[in-house]
Amino acid sequence: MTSPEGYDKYAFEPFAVTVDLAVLTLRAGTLQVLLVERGEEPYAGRWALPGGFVLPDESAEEAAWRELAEETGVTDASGLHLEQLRTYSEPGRDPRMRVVTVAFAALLPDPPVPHGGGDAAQAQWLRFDAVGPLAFDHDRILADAHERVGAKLEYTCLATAFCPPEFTLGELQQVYETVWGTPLDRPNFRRKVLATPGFVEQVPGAARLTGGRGKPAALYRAGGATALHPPLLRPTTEGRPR
Amino acid sequence: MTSPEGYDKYAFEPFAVTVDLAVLTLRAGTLQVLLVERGEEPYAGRWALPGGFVLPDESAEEAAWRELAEETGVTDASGLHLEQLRTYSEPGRDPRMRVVTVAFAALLPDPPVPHGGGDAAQAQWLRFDAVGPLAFDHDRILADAHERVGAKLEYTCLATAFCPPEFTLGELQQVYETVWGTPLDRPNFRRKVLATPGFVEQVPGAARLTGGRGKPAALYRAGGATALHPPLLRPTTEGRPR
DNA sequence: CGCATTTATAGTCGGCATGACTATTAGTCA
DNA sequence: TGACTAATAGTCATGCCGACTATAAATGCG
Repeated sequence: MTSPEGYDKYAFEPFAVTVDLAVLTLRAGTLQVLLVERGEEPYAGRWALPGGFVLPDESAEEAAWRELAEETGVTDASGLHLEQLRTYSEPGRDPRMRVVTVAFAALLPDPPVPHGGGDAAQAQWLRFDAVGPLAFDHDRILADAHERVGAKLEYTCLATAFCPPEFTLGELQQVYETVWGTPLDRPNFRRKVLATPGFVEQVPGAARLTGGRGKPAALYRAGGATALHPPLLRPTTEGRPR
Repeated sequence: MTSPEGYDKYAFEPFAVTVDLAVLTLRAGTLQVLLVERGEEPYAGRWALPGGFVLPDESAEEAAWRELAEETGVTDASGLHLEQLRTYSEPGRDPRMRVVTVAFAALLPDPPVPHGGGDAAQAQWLRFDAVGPLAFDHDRILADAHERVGAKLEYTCLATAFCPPEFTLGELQQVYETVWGTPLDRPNFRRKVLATPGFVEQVPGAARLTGGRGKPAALYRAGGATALHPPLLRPTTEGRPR
């Protein structure tokens, strides 16, 4: 029996509320996820998404930022992207007790040191496509995060969240190609990005020379825009699912 | 202090977990919301989104379906759309205690009777654009639901969830116009919808005559498709926000 | 009965975004 | 110096989309 108004202290079951983080980055041209190895049952020895309890005086968002800082060691939040994914609440998802988790997806530019403090459970970057079965329902959460990020690349400027402050258009294109798993035509990608006002702005007179072969590329910064109109759709493999 | 693994029974604060529903429908050409009037403090006399506690043995989704049935009186879930919006967890959002709510957006075709059982707190349909300040953070939840639905109309076939099993293209267009608050060009809308395979399929030899003036319109059913490619974008009021 | 009104449906036309492709430039490496 | 590599420039045809005109099929009023 639920009472729509006027809470009775004994009318509800208390739940544990946690946050779980799907932290993604691009390393060496591959999509990678930050994972921790579980030391105890259940799922001992399995990889799991980093996460933890929401404390009494913080929101889920605050808990997520805190956990993100703890696990990655990043100190300043600037340039990071963190967004709520959805909440997972199936009664049996944790065999020990009733745990409701608010999942987040986070995007980091490059590897910001594989780990943070002197914690026992080391967080590690693993290749996204090589993660075995994860603990709990974390496979599902991770898949949802990947799907969400891929979709948001289409109609937002989110891709720059994977890039360092200054980047080349080739690097930006790699973000799309790596997340979507599809090669893109370089001139067309370039044309589209530059034609979208506020997506990127060129750094005057700078070029990346970093040991690369070929013509040095111009450097760009993220512009002020957040949305892409019209969107940059994935190559249509016919009527796409979802 | 949070322990990433091995839960300590006293390491976390228990939360109350609820669901809140933003139930939308189209009545008389306007967007309407299902609301309940609060009888007790806090926010006594104010309108609030229907909702309730998540029970010990159910997921948030199951709780949302249960509440939806309780408040609207609908018996069969077919044709209804219910999707998780996001979770609201700010510590102060309920002055009485720590309540984390998982918000859902639901879409109904037409009015399925304003109410259900013989409950005291009657749920009522109110015009979306005429809702005053709601209780708690429900204004924010409702705004988020509206934004989400508007966005999903662009790239999914969600609009049919507002329509009865058989509908005319004019009615479908009204869904878009009402949710977006923008008039659309009728021939162009028609062309786009019919050109999208699986969006709608014509009911053979049926036409709606219902007291209307003008040429009777052909009837359509929702097709099998769920996604729209390419999307049906809102009229671009210049670089649109979010 | 006829004509204005209303709504659905059909079709046209130009612009622009996009996919596919070619060409040129500017570097590195052997 | 010359292959190789990658960035950038430009071309061209297709197709989608916004704006618009035209026709068809019903109602209702005089």
